Amino acid sequence: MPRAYNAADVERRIYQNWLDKDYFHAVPHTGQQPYVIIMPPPNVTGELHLGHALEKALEDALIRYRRMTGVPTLWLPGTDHAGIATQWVVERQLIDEGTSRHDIGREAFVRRVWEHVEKSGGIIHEQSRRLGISADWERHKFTLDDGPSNAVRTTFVSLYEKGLIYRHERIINRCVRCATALSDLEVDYDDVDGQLYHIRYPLEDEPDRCVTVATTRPETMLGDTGVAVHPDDPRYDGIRGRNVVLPIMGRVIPVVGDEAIDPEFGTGALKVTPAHDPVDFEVGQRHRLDAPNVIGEDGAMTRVAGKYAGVERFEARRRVVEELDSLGVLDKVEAHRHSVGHCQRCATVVEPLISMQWFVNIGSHEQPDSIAGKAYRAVTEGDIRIVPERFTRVYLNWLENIRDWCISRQLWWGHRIPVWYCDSCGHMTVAMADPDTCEACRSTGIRQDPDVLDTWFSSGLWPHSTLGWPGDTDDFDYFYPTTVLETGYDILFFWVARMIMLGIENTGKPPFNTVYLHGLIRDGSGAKMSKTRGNTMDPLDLVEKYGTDALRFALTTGTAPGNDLRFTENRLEAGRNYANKIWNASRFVISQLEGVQSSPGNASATHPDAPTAHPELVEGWSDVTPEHREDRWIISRLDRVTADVNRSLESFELGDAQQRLHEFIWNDYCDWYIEMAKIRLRNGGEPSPLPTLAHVLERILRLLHPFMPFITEEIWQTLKSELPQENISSHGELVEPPESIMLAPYPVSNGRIDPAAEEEIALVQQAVRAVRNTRAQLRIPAAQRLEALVEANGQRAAIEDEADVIRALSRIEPLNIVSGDDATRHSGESGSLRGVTLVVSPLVVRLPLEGVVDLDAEGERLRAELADCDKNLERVEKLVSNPNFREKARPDVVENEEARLAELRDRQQRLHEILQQLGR
RNA sequence: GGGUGGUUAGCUCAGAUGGUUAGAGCACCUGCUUUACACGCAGGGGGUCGCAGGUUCGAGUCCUGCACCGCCCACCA
Repeated sequence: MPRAYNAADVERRIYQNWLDKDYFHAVPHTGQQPYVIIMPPPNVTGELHLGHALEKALEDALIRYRRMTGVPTLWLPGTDHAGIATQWVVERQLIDEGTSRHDIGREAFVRRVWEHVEKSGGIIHEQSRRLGISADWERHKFTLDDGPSNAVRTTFVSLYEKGLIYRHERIINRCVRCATALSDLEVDYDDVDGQLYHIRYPLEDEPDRCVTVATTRPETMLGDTGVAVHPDDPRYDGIRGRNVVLPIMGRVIPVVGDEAIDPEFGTGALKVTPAHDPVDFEVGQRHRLDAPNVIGEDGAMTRVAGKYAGVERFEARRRVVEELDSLGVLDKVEAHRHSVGHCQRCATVVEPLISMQWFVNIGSHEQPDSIAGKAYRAVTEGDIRIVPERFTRVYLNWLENIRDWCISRQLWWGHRIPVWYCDSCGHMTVAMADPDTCEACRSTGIRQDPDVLDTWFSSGLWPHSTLGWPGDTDDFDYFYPTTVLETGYDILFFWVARMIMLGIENTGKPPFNTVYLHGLIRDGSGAKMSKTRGNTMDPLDLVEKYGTDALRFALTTGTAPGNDLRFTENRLEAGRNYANKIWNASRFVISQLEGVQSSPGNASATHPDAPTAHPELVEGWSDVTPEHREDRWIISRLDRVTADVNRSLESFELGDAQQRLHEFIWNDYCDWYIEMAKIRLRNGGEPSPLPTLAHVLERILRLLHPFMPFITEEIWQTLKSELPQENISSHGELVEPPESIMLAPYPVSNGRIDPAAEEEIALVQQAVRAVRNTRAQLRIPAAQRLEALVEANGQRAAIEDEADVIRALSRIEPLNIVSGDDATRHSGESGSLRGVTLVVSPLVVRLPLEGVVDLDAEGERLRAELADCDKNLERVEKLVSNPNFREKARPDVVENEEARLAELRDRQQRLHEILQQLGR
């Protein structure tokens, strides 16, 4: 093994090998429930960012874990055509070239987008591969592929035929920059500082009296068709039902009473512009007011706006205000902060206006057969579980207030709406296959609807459209419904909810069992990462610098599901250091194995059918039956961590699993077990620690593989070459070890918990720590050997067995062991040693440090320790003697406390005795 | 306005079903060319778990209220 681990080179080589061996490809077969994740399809022109890296790290870990447990897994990657986003990228290119999409026309434009997609569309998945993800690339799907496109059209036609898709004139949000309608979700509301303009509208029959309205958008007054006040507002008694004259326009409009009006706001009078405000639209409908569009789809005033026709909307605002002022009807202008909708894609202020659009009838969650109702029940009835659970409420609340979904977009890039209008009879032909004639009058004069569908309409079908639906395919049969949908909580409504709605509508089944939501990546100060802020980090740079495994560790360790993550470079350093640690520990273990090359013939002692293996290593793959206390201890610890990690993975607590594993590998295995093993190896102690050393390392690698796939594979392959080429399965027969760690079984706990070994080794560790601590505090150089006397006090066997370890790790020489208790004291053995006395109940360790510490100082230290002990003892005594506690606490808790009490009493007594001996 | 999350060591965060003396990484201090690793080893300091009540033998964990910070939703003209 090379001395240093070169992550980047190793990772590239290993990934290519995995691809060559075709390990990621899933084969449908019956018999076993598969584990399926459909990857959230990134935008085709998008670039890989840390959010993707997090998402893929989590999904890959889930998939690799299941694959190793022997479950058939499918992780299906894909790409989204991303209507507005992609169209805008290409439009910008055209602008740079001095032309526009309108100049070159629809056909040429779409061709141009395809060219762009073909050139740059694969980049994000090329980048993804660098992250080591084990997705089934052969099944990759693009939303505009024939299959998914067919699913889109099938869904549209079917929903239309069920009456769940309809075309209607409604007030919708329009982005004048993108030149398309937006759904409610695609509008971001931000508070902005604006003005509230108070305008006087004179009464028609009493021009000296006015109704003053307040508005933030005075230009819309050109389209006013009424004024509304609250029905009970006394200020407007006698005015309701009369008419006012709209300034500038001179139009006579009514004053109506409407419950929706808040008398507290402004003057209590609302100017009603039904075409340009959702509230006004509803008021207008209730009172049958006209709804003229005064602002056009291009953002300029329309002909209806009279002399302002053609003026851009914000310019119109300035000029209207000026004119109102000069007419003397501008009462006052106040500063006013209010929320304004912006286009999610380009941040342009959206314009609500009335237009003809296609909608999906979502219905209400209270109607059992509506789309909303079914999507609602899928979650309330537990068919779909959301992790973390708190997002369940968020999801349900959203459905409770849902409105119909505007799905038509005035774009050219996307799935064209499969509807044809007849020029002669006006009939709408909605069809799977492109028709030549009107289905009603057979006229050939038909035109297809120019609009395309909302991108989320096709992504909403993703779990079934990628598996071949509506075809009756093996993949669909076997892999649908999928298992886990993993994504960021920010697209819960956009995507997750839509998949649930459309999945159930199309297939009758919820598209997945579990929704696992991860949090957002933020920068070190908690700000959202974005290009405009300039606080982004390129995952590929990080991977080159620290390695993929380190990046994955940094993204997923110690985080809880659904929680945002403040990402800083020192997380990456920690990941890199961890990888380095594992590399070096493995290098040590493997170098030791190299010394005991397998020798033909002598393996039969351990297993009759293992002819080429070194007897001590035969068991390394599957199980060892440790005899030595240290081996029993590390195996016991291993089985505990194995159980914990499995449990955490089952419950999606990936951060927990990583933390637990990290702690075991670093502390138990590296800091203690390897150090203890070194001593046994050096001294030729029996039995050799090598089988256990190898066994635990091999299990560690497998346990860690889902999280850090590359370094574990690299080491595992080397380790494998040092271990026998046959593996004894738990059933006793020989099997070939798998080709790759990713095909090896995920470890399960063998239940080799050994409380005695754990206790005894813990005692040894405490004794070693106590001595080290003393050395550090008294500044005794590491090189200086110290003599010590240990009173074993009932632990003589363990202490004698571990004497070498204690000697080496605490640099004691010689180490004298006495039985302790009465025998010791009476024989005077201990009395000869004056210095520091350490109580590690039940052990007493005496260090002869006369001249280094004086008796006063030592007495002082011991009294402080005793005081601390007394304090704890008092608390525990109180607790244990409380009848309520004994009665109500769990038995194991009571047992623990009693053991603790006994230990504290032992310690207290020993401290007393030592102080007595000291004569203080 | 309605939801919802957070408030734990200097910083970033973990802390299933209430139960040892509250943990990790980083930072900090002191030693260390210990033959796997200085991307390391050993030792150490540092927290009234936001505030106030309550339930309980026992509360970081459960309940109520409050205070900040954040996020989501909503038709604040």
